[in-house]
Amino acid sequence: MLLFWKHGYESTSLNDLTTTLGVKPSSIYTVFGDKKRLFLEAVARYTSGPVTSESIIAQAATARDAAQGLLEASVQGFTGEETPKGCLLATSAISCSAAASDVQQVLAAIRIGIETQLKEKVMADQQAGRMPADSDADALAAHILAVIQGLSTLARDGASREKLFRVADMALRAWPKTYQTTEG
Amino acid sequence: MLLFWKHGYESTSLNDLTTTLGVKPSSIYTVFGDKKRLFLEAVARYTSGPVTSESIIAQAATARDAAQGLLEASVQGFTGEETPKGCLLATSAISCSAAASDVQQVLAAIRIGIETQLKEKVMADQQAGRMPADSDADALAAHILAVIQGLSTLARDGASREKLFRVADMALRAWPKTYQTTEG
DNA sequence: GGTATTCACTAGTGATCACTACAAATATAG
DNA sequence: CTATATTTGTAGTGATCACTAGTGAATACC
Repeated sequence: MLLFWKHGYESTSLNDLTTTLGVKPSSIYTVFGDKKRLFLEAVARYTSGPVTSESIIAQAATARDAAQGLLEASVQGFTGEETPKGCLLATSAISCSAAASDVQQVLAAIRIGIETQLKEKVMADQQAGRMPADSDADALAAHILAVIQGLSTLARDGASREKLFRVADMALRAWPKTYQTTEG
Repeated sequence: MLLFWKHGYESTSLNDLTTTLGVKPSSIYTVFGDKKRLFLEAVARYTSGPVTSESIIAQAATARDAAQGLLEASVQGFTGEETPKGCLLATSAISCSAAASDVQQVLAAIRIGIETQLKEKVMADQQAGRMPADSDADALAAHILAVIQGLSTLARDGASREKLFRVADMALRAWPKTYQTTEG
């Protein structure tokens, strides 16, 4: 997973994987079938940690809290000391050959799924009167996702964790006023 | 350039280039030397259009106008009908093998250069009294650049130009109040 | 203990990678 | 028109790509 995270799907060769894992190619193929399934397994492990995007959004009291939680978790995850900089979902299959377009689409679907969940959280807040009804839920969610993708690149380019936190804080300033209601 | 834009640096093979250009490998190597220099030439052409990031920032009256100009030009450029979706600088060398780390650093330097120019534009506005002196110039510039990187991914994932414009508008809401002064 | 199954390794598959020696073709110079 | 220089196509370089057939050892089962 760390190799795919660092170098991406296509630029991680079987030779890299076998030497790092200390196994021979045949072992990988008897267990995973092919490189694509191994990568998807790595993606599954990446997206299934103790805290996931889904859990952050689900457990947040408001859409704003969800956005803030996603941003802060991203900053933490993208600037870990023992992991590659940036986001595996944002970097590992952005530009690849036509042969890997299906892998590309899998990651795109994950990204769009998170964006949709956040958008629905915003719409729920709007219907509950916690957010202005005229705010653009679609753009709000997409902006947060865009910033997260951008944070990944900033982290790759060497930005510090502290700087990324300030960028995340800046992004949240675009968020409309949120009203707390006593009942959902 | 379009091939590198679409598939990235490493995933664009010499065979792709020769068949598309209608020339033989030897021609490319006598003119450009190697694949890396050809790619850097493509990057140079990409960044040297009629309107560049530098010209947008330089010609903007305020830092806010510069940020808005960069965002809108990005949306236009990332969703062209006759060009690949997204940004060549943001996509073509995000994840690559260790052999291409120097190419990666060249693009990172370009991104950081734009960010620095925008940051200096903000600081100039602050010194001229057009922006609050306590606003975080570093985070403001980095946020805009992050959104631009994110717009590239959103465009790749199929978002419409109209949606990206709304995201860009959303990002600008994080910008502090700007005061117009009669003299710089 | 004998048999069957799984296991990982050795060794190599054809395909493709970036790249190049060499010769034919073309353009330029005198 | 001849001679030189430049460019282009032909054909192929070793290296690496993802991937696999077949062997030998270890384990599981009865």
